Amino acid sequence: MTAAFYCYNNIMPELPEVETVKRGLKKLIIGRYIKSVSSDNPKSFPNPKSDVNRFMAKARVLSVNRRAKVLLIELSTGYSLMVHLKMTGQLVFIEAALADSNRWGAGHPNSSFVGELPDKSTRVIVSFADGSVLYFNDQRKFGWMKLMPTGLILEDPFMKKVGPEPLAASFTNSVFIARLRKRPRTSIKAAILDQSVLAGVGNIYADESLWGARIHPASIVNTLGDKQLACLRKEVVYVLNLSIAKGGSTNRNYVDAQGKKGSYSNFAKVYRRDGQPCSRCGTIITKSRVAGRGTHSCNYCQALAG
DNA sequence: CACTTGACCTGTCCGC
DNA sequence: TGCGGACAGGTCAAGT
Repeated sequence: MTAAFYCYNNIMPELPEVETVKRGLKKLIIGRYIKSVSSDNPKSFPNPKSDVNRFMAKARVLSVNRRAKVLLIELSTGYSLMVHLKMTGQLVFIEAALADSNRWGAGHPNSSFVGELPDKSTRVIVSFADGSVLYFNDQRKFGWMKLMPTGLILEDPFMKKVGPEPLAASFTNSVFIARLRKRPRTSIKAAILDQSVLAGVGNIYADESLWGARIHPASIVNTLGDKQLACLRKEVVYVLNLSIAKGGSTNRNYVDAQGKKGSYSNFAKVYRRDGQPCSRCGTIITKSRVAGRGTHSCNYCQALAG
């Protein structure tokens, strides 16, 4: 056992961050037996205690998967734990050896968490039979986890409507373009943030991929040609893969507990770079509001279409 | 239907 | 120093 614990502290979990959490959890919790679960916030974990007792306590973890930004932790009881981190959700896994002295964080290469758990943001505590613990921390309480029969996951309203996985081979130009063409009069940024158009893109990678494709975020979809949209598809795939390769924008390299500086800032081209020169043309990057979100763009090389 | 806006939360930051 | 307001952003309900 090399790592005693891992903290996946996502500032803004989008597809690459959730994928990173999934890969980490796969190594850490598959095969472990759950002993007990505690939660004091019904919004964070709405299932009644009877569900927990029947379908989670004493269950073994079979697999960890991801669909869109949702984590799917399959249990041996025929139920799965669905987890959505929303904006501030974190999953912190602590090995048994450290679960006694619950102070950790400083100095560990995989850690961005410095402090003690549980803390005031702890919403759910999953204790394993071997003494290890998984904490679900979520400052803003937007995130949730819930137990659901594994066979009924696809009946979940969100799972029913969510669009294709952008990193799947089946996510072709024609699939992407056909879905965008159903949203002709909205901005391209609103369209790619829409989870029913495609899964997993959030505010960061929307801005980044639009910069890559030289498309202004406020461009109306029906003013964009197929060639531009095909280019955007390529850029979406590129930035998502790049981010996954870097471990997401999880703050592996944080030095301060507030953690404003994740490794993502090293490769972002526009996100939170307002006031800085565009790396392509030198024009100062600006911040505006598109689709109700803070939006970063270079208004020279991302010309507004239409 | 297509599309937009506000609500859900808490913590931080900025201007006065 | 305190205080109000803007902001952060994923998703959904309610609105045009």
